[in-house]
Amino acid sequence: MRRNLRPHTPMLRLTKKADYGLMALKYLAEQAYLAEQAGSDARNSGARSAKDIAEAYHIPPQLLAKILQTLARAGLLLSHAGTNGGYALARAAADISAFEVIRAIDGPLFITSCITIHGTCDLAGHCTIKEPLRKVNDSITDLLSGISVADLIEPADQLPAPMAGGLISIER
Amino acid sequence: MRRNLRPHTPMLRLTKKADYGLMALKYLAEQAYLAEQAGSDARNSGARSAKDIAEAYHIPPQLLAKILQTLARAGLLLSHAGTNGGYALARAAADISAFEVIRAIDGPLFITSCITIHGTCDLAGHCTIKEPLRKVNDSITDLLSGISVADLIEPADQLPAPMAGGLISIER
DNA sequence: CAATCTCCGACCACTTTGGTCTTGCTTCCA
DNA sequence: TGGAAGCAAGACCAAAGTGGTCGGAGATTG
Repeated sequence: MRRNLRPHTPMLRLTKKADYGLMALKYLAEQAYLAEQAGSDARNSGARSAKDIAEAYHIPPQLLAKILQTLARAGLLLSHAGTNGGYALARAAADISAFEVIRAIDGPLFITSCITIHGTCDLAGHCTIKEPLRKVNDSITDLLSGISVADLIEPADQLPAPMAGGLISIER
Repeated sequence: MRRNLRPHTPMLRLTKKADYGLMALKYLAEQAYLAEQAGSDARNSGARSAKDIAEAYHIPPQLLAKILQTLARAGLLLSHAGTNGGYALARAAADISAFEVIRAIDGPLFITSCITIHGTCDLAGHCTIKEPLRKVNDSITDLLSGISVADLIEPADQLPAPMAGGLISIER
C-alpha cells in the first residue's frame, strides 16, 4: 500500500528563505545589468524596493524584507532608506556565490549532525562515519561556492558538462 | 533542566536518523566481514539485533529499531524475528550506496523547495532559479550515489583526490 | 510454553520554519 | 516642513518536522 498522501518530507534541502534570497539577488542582478545598459544615472543603478521584488515573484513582502535585511547585514546587499530607496547588489553579480547567500540566510551548513563548528562530534567517540561525510560536506560547499548569482541568470546554456561522474574519487 | 546549547541553525543537513542508519549499516558491514572471515555458518552471518547496535553506538534503542525497520522495508536490510534474530545486510556492502540509505530514511532529497516529485514548482511561473539548482541537486545525488557502505569502513585512506575543483564547470 | 526479538502504530516534547504585525528611523520631495 | 516612501528590528504565532518513548502484536527458537 502506497501512501502518497504524505505532505512531503524532503530533507537535505535549503529553506524557502534561501530560495527567496537567491531569487531576489538574481532579480537585482538583472536590474543592475539593465540599468547599466540603459546608461541611466548610476546613482541607484538597479536598486529596487523590497515590495517591488516581492510583487514580481509573489513572495510575502514582509518575509522578503527580513531576508533582504539579513543579506544586507551580511554585506551582500546595500540598502538605501527613504523615498525611491531600496536594495542593490553590494558587489558584482559574478562575485557573489550561492554559498554565501545560503550561509547568510540559513547559517553554516553541515551535512551531518556530527560536524559542528569546532569539528567536535555529539557522539564523541562512537561516531565513525564523520570523515567520509565531511568530504561530502566539503564537496557540496565547493559546488555551491562555484556558482555565482550571475550564473543564475543564464537559463541552461554554457554548462559544458553538467556532471562528470564523481567529485570524490571513491570507486566501488 | 536539559538545556540544549545549540544556537546555530544548520540547514542543508541530513537528519540524525540518517546518521544513525549509516552507522548501523557500517556496523553490520563490519560484522558481515568478520563473520565471513571466521568461516562461521553462513546462516546468520553478521546478523545483529537492534539492541546490540544501539548499545555499540549509544543510540536510543527504540529509535534505532524504527530506523532499521525502515531500512528493511526499503530492501536494504534483511530482518529475522525471534530468538537470536536481528538484521543483516540484504546485499554486499559495496552495493549499498549512501544515497539509498538517506533516501530510504529521510525521503527523496531536493535541494530546493521548487523541485517536487513531479518537477512542478510551488512558485509556478515565477521561479526562475530552479534550473541551476536542479544541477546542484543532481550533483549531490551523484556524489552520494558514488559512496557505498563499504567505503564508510575505511577511515581516511585510499581517497586519491578528495576534491578536484568543481563538479559543475561553471567558472566565474 | 516461554523467552527473545522484530514489527508497527500511536503518542509526545521540542525545535524550526514561514509568515504577520507593530513600532521606529531615515531619506526625499512637494 | 511635514509627510510619504522606504528600511530596521523586534515580538509573536501557527504549522510542520524531528527526536524519542511506549505498549502491544506477531514470529522464532530452545
